Amino acid sequence: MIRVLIADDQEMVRMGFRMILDAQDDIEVVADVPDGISAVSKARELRPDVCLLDIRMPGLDGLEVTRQLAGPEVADPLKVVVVTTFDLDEYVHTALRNGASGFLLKDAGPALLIEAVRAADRGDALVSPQITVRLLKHFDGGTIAKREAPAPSEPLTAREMDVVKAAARGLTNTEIGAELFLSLSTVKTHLASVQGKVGARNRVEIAAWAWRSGVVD
Amino acid sequence: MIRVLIADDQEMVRMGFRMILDAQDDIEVVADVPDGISAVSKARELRPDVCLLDIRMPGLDGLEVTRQLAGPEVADPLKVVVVTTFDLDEYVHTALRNGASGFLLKDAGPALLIEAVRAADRGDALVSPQITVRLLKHFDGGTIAKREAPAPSEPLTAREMDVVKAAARGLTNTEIGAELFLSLSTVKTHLASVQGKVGARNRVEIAAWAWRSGVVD
DNA sequence: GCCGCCATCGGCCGATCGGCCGATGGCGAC
DNA sequence: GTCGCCATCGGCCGATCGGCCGATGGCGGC
Repeated sequence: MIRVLIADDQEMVRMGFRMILDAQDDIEVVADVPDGISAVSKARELRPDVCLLDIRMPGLDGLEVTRQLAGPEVADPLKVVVVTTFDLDEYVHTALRNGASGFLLKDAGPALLIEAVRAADRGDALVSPQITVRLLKHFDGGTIAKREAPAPSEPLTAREMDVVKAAARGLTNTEIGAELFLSLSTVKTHLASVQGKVGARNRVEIAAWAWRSGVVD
Repeated sequence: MIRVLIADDQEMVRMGFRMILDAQDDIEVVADVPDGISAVSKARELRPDVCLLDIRMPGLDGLEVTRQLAGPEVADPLKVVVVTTFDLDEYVHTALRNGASGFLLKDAGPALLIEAVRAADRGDALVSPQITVRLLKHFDGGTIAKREAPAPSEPLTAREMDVVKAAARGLTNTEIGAELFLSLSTVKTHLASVQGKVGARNRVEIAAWAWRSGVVD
């Protein structure tokens, strides 16, 4: 279940989002709030998997809420998808700089909303096509990543991902176990499996793979 | 009606795409072809609104077909969405430079496929979330969503840098020694010093620091 | 000349990792 | 129901790491 928090000052919008998302059997809306202050406090209290934030809100706006929940200096960032009516480059830039895992225009349609939530939960990022086309223009002449992280021979399981992320942060196996409520043996089993799949010789190479493939940042 | 051409060497994939897209009442698949040569000729003959191209195809591959149908030097470019199983940065880079209006991984699911076609038809671009998240990292010089590495309390010496770079690649202390013509003891001394300076608890944290601070990539 | 910093090397020891064997239970596919 | 995959856990052991002590020599500044 992907647990979602919705923040938007318009009640009709909140209701609409809730109906769309709750209709999915892998998504559960755990709260909806009408302003930025409540968004921050509710998010910290409930720690949802994904926060859906409008930009125009009384008090704190969605961009500032994003910074406080997902910004570069936040210890344990949440996943944030920013939603707005206004297609301004400035908004997009700020949102993404503040750690957003997605940027959607409200005219995007339900399918993209759902996919954006799922993508954010997976650690990916979905950006509205109207915006993407403009972002891509900036790439012309620019550099796209050359570092290639070789794909794993087999896909990692969800649990393996959890363990990898923790390991890449520098936690020891015992610490990972404590964080994920696993025994030392289980952590070692998962890491050994990942090691084989991504072709790493030790945990630093696992971390390097995680880094390059965007699993962690 | 959005008129779509499908090019993929696997018949099952073509059928799958056709079923998904034909089920939409605003989309119509006008042709499907199994190789790059036919893709180019059919596309020029039928002039579909959107072309869905696999990369791996006999004859011309999808990236070359993209260039011929949508490249910067083409007079009246068609809209192209590139679809592939393989998540390689090089593919993404080439496809987008060759004028693609979208890049999808085959594991993306029907919803994104449909939205990618609609977006391309509108002149927008949809990119798979897994890829978007990596694109964003390198956008704007990597300032977006990048977590800053705390500066070391004291600057690292040149030799320490050498050792850190090797360690971040996943080499063991013995291997680092062999590479830099140092004894095991010396490598350990340097790494211990770095560990103190950057506030790391183990070599993975040293590696993480190296990545975030741009010492290595 | 002396002092500080750097680079180089050594020994010792406990903690951690990595490789290898094994086992159980759940759960979905065929 | 059986098979396979996944998640969970255990033991054993050698390799490696990390922490702590030490040492020598070079080189530049005061």
